Amino acid sequence: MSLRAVLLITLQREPGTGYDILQRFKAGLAHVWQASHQQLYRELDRMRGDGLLTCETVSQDERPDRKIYQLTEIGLQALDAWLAEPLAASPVRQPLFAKFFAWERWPTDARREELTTLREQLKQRLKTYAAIEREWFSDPQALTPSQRAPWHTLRLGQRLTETWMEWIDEVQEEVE
Amino acid sequence: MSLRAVLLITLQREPGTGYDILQRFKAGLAHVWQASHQQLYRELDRMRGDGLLTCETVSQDERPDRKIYQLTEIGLQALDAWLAEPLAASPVRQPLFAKFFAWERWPTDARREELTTLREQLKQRLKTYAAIEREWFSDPQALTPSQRAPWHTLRLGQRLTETWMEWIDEVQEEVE
DNA sequence: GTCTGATATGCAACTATGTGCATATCGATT
DNA sequence: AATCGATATGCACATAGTTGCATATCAGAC
Repeated sequence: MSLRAVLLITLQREPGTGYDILQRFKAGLAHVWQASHQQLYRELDRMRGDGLLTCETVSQDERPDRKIYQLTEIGLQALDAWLAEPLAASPVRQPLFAKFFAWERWPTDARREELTTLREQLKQRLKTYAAIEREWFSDPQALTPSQRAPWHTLRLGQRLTETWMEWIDEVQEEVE
Repeated sequence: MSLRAVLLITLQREPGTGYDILQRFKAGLAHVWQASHQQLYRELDRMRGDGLLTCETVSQDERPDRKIYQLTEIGLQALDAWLAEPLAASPVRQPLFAKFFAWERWPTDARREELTTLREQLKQRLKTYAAIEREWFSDPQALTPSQRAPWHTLRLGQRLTETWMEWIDEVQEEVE
């Protein structure tokens, strides 16, 4: 259900194609949601079938057609209903933690490799977040409340990522 | 796949029934993994079918039978293979963040309710984690390396939860 | 000239997880 | 006497997400 809600929100802010939304998932929404193109196109088509979206096909010379989606009145109502309803608590699932419970069977090389790789991924994630900050929130004090709200989410994304990285450093230092 | 791995790890540490594992998910593994009893029993049966586990049925007077699972040699090999293989990067999915991108359509009451409820859930989670700490890790300095490894995961679970709570406080204070 | 990556969309099969319902007993509460 | 929570297990159906494959063009690198 949450993918639907994310699509309603981003299309309400600005109509666009599946491909456009994929770009948003890689850029401005990188700290919010990610989905494969297969899942995305399928979901957009279903939402159109359910009357939440309308679709306008735009032909391009020498390129595939673009299918631009936007919200219908029903889509807007569905969005408002989702906003009014509290989210279900998300279950904790940390597969990496499980490996720490099998410490003696976890080869040292594999462990070092795993933690180092994860740390690099987190560092890359922070770079992506920094790019979002530069592009959208370069002057936080100047933002309106509704612009400042997404900025807060980016800040939390950064802090959670930093918390992970600091922890990896501590663990690595202790066991090396 | 990760549920399987978690089951291999916990059953390798100590054989037990599906119900036992459910209790572990609520207690000592609360910061690692959660699953419904339906999913759990089904997965245990499949793992037995795949030769990863053996099952010994123990009859009890006036109670349902207990089916005690433990790892086979194949199960142990599967665990070692999983430990050696790095985890795939997990996609970012934060449905709550999405609501912040629809700030103006998100009713104030619903927002306050949602953040307050989430904060209470996180506080409850910290209590659960504190109980784990008391039960298993009351003296971190006295732990062996393989006991200390799970302790590290609990510390990260705590810090991530605290980071979330601090953020909620900041957001609530700014918008109230 | 061929390969790679960007643009643009999708189907089909599979796996993982969630939801609703079902069964049976015990002890404690109302 | 009836209901509730703990003990103990499961089936069936539905939804969410992953993986493999497919199509078509253009620009730029090698």
